[in-house]
Amino acid sequence: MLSIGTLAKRTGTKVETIRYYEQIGLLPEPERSRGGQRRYREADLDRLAFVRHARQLGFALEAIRELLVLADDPHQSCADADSIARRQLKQVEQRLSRLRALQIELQRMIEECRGESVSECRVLEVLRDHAECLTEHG
Amino acid sequence: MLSIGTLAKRTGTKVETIRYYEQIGLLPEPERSRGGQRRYREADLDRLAFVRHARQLGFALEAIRELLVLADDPHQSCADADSIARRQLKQVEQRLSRLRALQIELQRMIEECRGESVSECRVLEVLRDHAECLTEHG
DNA sequence: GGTAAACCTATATTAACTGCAGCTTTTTTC
DNA sequence: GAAAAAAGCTGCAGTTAATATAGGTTTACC
Repeated sequence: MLSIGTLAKRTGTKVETIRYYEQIGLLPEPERSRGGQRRYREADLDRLAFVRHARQLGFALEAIRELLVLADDPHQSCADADSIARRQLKQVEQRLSRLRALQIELQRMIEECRGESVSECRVLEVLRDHAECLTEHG
Repeated sequence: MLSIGTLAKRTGTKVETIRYYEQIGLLPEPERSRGGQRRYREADLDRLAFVRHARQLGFALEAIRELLVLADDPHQSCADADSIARRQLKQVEQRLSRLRALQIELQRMIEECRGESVSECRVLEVLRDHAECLTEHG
């Protein structure tokens, strides 16, 4: 059984954040020691790592909650799972294409810098395009 | 010249958020109409679109501020630009690999769902791995 | 078995927005 | 070209997702 501090260290999360996630119901209430301290198992570590990574990728807690529901019970409703998965996949693919563009531009800048001559920075142009946005928000 | 509402609509941003970005210095103070309303040009649209996309990708406003400094004046200091670009690129690449993993898992779920049988959901496992994290936060 | 590190709850603060109140400007429509 | 509706203004309060702090308890280790 892991203490909250160990869990925190192993996932790169603040102890306070773990308690916060429990409070809002993203993490289940763990067992407690006789003295009342939280005791976690490996599965909690997986769940927390998932939440942290998803957050780093820009998913809102509500979207993460949705994905966790999927993970908790994928049998429940195939139609639901499918629609959630499709929606999330669309988001993921959009993020991927933007990240790739940004990656290429940063690589170009580093390359040019090696030649002592960063002619110009096009990171703006790279993420400027919002053709897809138009379909997203009118 | 664009009104704040037009800018908002064209970038999928709330009007309040645009004013907030101006307040914290991410967007320059725009010109004003005789009556005192904000008037923007196309360049402001690019800048705002960049900020929004970067936010969606999970970059903190401070990281975005850094990228904007790079965009505003890449000549300024090649060493600075290089170190910022390298640091950001590392982040981007980490995000890319996690997003790819999530993409594959969501595709698999949708695929299985089509066969009316989501055997199990492995989104958790997909983002669980935190080998890189260990190097990030001890 | 004592003490330092880690944990507890509860509450306050921060970051990044979001919404509202009360008023002014701009646009539209007759 | 006037009036009414839509959009904008400032200033401030509220929300989300944490993060920090205060004051006290439990656990780990010599």
